[in-house]
Amino acid sequence: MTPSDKLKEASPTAAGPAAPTQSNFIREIIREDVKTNKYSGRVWTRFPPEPNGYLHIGHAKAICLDFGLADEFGGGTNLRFDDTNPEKEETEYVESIMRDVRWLGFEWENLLYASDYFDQLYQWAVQLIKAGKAYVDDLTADEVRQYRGTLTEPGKESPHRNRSIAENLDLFERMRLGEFPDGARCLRAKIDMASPNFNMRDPVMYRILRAEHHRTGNKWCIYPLYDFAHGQSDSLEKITHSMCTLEFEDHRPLYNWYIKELGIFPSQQIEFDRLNLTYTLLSKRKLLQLVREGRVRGWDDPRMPTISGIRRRGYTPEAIRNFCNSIGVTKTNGTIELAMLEHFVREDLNKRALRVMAVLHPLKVVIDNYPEDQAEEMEAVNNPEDLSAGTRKVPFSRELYIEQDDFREDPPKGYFRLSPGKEVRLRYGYFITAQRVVKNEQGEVVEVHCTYDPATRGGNAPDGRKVKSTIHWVSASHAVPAEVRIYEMLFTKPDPNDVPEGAEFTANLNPNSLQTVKNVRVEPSLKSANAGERYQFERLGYFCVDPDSGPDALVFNRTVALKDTWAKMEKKQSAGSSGKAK
RNA sequence: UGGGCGGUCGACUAAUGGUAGGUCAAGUGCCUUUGGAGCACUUUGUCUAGGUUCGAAUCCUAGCCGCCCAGCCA
Repeated sequence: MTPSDKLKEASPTAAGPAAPTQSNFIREIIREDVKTNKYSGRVWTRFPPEPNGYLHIGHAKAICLDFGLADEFGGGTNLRFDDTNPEKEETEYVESIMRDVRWLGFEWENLLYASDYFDQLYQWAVQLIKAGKAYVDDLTADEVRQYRGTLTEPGKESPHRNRSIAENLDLFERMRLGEFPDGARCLRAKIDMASPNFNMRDPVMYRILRAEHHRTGNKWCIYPLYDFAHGQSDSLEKITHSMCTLEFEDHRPLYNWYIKELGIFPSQQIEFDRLNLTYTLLSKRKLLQLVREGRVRGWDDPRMPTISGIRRRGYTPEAIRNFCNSIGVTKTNGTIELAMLEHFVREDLNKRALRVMAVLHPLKVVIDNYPEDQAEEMEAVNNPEDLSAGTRKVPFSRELYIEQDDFREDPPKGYFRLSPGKEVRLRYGYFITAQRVVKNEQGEVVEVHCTYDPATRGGNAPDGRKVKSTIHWVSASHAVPAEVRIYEMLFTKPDPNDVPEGAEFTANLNPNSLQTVKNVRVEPSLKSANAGERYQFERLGYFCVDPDSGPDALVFNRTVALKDTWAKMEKKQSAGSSGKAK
């Protein structure tokens, strides 16, 4: 159980109407199959994760495809765990996978496991032996590799390839009974050692492995390999369109071979491109490494591209689905810019997140002409994009906090916010003008004294005068303390695998990917915010309440920042000036 | 090197022999009680060379470039 599991209840689940989706080659294949009545109109897919890790955004793409397409054609989708390698698989993973698929808004028709088919698969292996299409090989794994040949040379046939059917039957039975040590023998399909496709050079069907399986325990000491399990599992479930990623293209001839030799339901495999994202790693092995080495706090660390990490970060299922549906499905291997993903969270959160005011880096503002013991309730709009979200009261008083960034003693060109002598609007508050500053011994501004115009209550000047900037604030005495966790990209390079010879991808880890801001002040309406709730902190970004949060210690994660035009301008200016200096 | 699969604006993706379009990004302007959001506009593209055709991103040929495959992993 990870902390983010608490988020379950807070998360919307309904998939709702699908976002506009553009067509793709797989949809066209299905359309054609339905038209030609290839499977009597049946469209059934499966999502087949191996329970050896947590699902990530790349899986989300596959999930949206598998479930989305089946649903579109009135079919269904099975969730099937591809659990043929007991050494890596765990129940913890199957549970997290089910939770994540549901959170994304999908429900499977059948919950299945490849291990459900171990008996059937064994019988099919026997059937192939009897047909002279499979044999028990005594070669060691090393020898098998040597016999397999190379890219340019054909393989050699194993000396055991032509054993009698009776001997193969006996040996295979004894493999199952545990008479031989792990790896001593294996069952191989008799296909073609000279095939240019390695998968057809007598692929291994079964191996001897004494490992406890998370579901079948110690019942078996032989396990089928992926190729001898996947297609048959599809076939058993009458999967019509079995989508998988491009690296399995070379496996398709074998997938079809087993189906043909066994004479079973002809599921068809269709390959599409795996998702790649800039600044993001989508390899289970490497994500596992990050977790094991403590580079992140766990699978659900908000910096992780896992579904549980993204969820904890504050992304919505809708945003992820919209993203997946709009990136397209092709056979080209490309890399999508992270900005694309971020666009979809902003788009979704902009519509639904309630606005609140929070000051991440407080700077005290004293309004000298505001009565000392006075406090007022200012009315604030909860969501300008959705007026039905109503309004709330925000306390205002003589001493406030504003963002340190919102005051400059020496404002650069184009800076519209507060500076000496300048007037700005406090959002939903008053116009204020900075009069003088108080500095500490280091010469840093620690307090800004201002005057306010009582006639501008609510933020409008009766004389019609305009201010160039509106800044957010909280009342010093009413504000609630909080901690905010700011996340930056986990890696410093668009391609995290781009490392010098000999270095590991961890060399590209961004040391500043997590920044904890302790002294945050948020408006009092947030006092009892619950884990998983999402807000927009006005002018800053979208934030959600982390499961670490409690009644006495609010903790927020920044999901994504708002677009910051000023920051961009400033960055460009400084880049320009430093460029000239050279 | 054998085999498989691909190459369309900076990124992703449409156009299925007939106007190269959309989204993101970038830029400009408008608007604004979020320098947010929104709106409008703009820039940039068919890997190369030949060929077929009235017409080619699409078909053909030859190159070039990229990804995947030599686990008893999936």
